[in-house]
Amino acid sequence: MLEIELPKMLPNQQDMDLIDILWRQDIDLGAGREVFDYSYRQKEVQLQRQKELEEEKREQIVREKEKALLAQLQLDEETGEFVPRPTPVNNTLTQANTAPTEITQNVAFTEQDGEAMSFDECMQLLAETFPLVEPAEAAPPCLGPSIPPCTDNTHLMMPGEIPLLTQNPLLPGPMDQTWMDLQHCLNIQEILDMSGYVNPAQPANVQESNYSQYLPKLSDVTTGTADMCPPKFMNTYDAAFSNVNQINLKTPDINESFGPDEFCDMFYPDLEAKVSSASLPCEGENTDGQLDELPNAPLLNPMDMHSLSPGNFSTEKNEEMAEFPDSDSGLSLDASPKMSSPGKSLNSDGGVGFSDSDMDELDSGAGSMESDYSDMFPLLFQSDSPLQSLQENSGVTLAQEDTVKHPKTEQAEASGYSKPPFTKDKQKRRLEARLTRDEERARALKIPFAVELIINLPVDDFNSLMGKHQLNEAQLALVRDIRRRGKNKVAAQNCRKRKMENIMGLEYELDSLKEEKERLMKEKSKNSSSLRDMKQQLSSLYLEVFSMLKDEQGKPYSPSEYSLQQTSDGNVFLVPRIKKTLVKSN
DNA sequence: CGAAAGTGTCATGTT
DNA sequence: TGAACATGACACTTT
Repeated sequence: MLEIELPKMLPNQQDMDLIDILWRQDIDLGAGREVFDYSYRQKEVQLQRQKELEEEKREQIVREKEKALLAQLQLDEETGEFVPRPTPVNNTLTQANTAPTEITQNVAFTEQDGEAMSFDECMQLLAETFPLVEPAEAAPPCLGPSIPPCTDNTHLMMPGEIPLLTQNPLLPGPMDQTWMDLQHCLNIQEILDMSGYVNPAQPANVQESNYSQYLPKLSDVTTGTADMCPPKFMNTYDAAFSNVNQINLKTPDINESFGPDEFCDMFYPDLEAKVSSASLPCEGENTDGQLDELPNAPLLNPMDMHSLSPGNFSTEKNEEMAEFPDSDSGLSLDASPKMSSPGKSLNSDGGVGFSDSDMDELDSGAGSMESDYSDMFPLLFQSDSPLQSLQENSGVTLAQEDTVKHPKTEQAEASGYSKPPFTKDKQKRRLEARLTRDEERARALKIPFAVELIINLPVDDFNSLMGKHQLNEAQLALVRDIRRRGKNKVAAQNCRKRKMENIMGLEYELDSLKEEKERLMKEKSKNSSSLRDMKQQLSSLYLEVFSMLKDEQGKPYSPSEYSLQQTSDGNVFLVPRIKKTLVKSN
């Protein structure tokens, strides 16, 4: 909509200033400028604005970074070392569990190394070298870059590999500034190497980057891409692994001691067990080709990253839940045919050889296990037993053929049938108890069709289906009964539903009428009161006017002898009452 | 244990 | 005329 309306606007300087203000407010949220900028405007203007913005933010960001680092590092008064605070704000999956310990160890290692600059030196250098960076603490937690490495079985996500990526001097500029700064704080040489690749004027462009490119493919690492990971991901990544980088610089062969699986276990202690079915990139035979698919992989979706924590895989469960949606009533019309109910077979249909009591015996003979089985595989329970159903597969195949012929209805029902009813347990048990009587009857008479097929097939298809099979009279009668009962059951459900709807509609109408009545009564009372007042006023006015009338002698007229009457044309006459009565009597 | 509600089924009428 | 549908009535089950 914005895109439709904006072209009508003539963006003047004022509009652009407003957009800039809005953008500044949202830039820390990771919103790209493009979000607010319809036509991308002139790039010169954009760059100018960005530079101005950078200048404005420079000092503040440096302060924020200092705060972030101070929050991460705490001076140990006993040892004089900067030690990390216990578990920073990072709440993402892998980083929350693994990275903090890594950071802890590595920071301590770095500080002990003696080669590191002091913290003040680092901060000063940081402020001088990198004019614009995003606040570290403003970075939303994200582990996007930390997961994709798992996809490459050869070298991705190996502990030594991440540093190989990040320590690379050719690391592209748009990579998160915090990461850069931390590296610079810890390694002067790296600062010198990397500073040439930092383009402070590009932070907005980072939005366009595909963070999947940040996957530590060695080729990509060495070549470097201009656009890597969105800042919000990179920030977290950097904060978590910046120190890992340092220790791995000193132990570059550490990656050889870790297999990809080990590394996955390290980063996803519970993940593999819980989402193994989701083809977690950690497991197995991932290739670089698969790496290209990662941007589309759900687990690598930035949205999912926030919820990807060990022990919290609600996303996975939600998908399962989505596959078994509950229906409003639990007895939808389409699903209802799955329920067969007890009933008397129509012996009148030619007196075929089974009755309700016969059916009851048959019912008792049928195993409940088979009923459950038939619940799960409605098209495969036509035989007396699952084994037999496998042997007598003619009916099955025919049912399947019909399923193919009517994929819209039958397959939908079959799929719905395989879904466990998502209603209350008691209702489910109740349904299960009633579910299979007709089905068991059909199975007892070796009806080679599924009950729902019998019920829901169009009549032509149903007749053709009957014609295809040589059914005896009992079977035919049962099939007709099943069909009749099934349809009538649905009809009864519809009828009751309609009845309830009618009752509810009538109740609503009754309430409306009551309200209307109340309103009309109030209005009537109001009108009566008003009429009374008007009559009172009229009477007063009448007497006033009448008292003003005088006869020839100047005497007032008697109200009992005269009255004032008004004609249709508005004239008022004094009419003698006697005369009037005389006229009336005449 | 009985009342109320829910459900399946039958008979019958209507479409 | 038969199939599908609608609905009252009944029986049974569940609450």
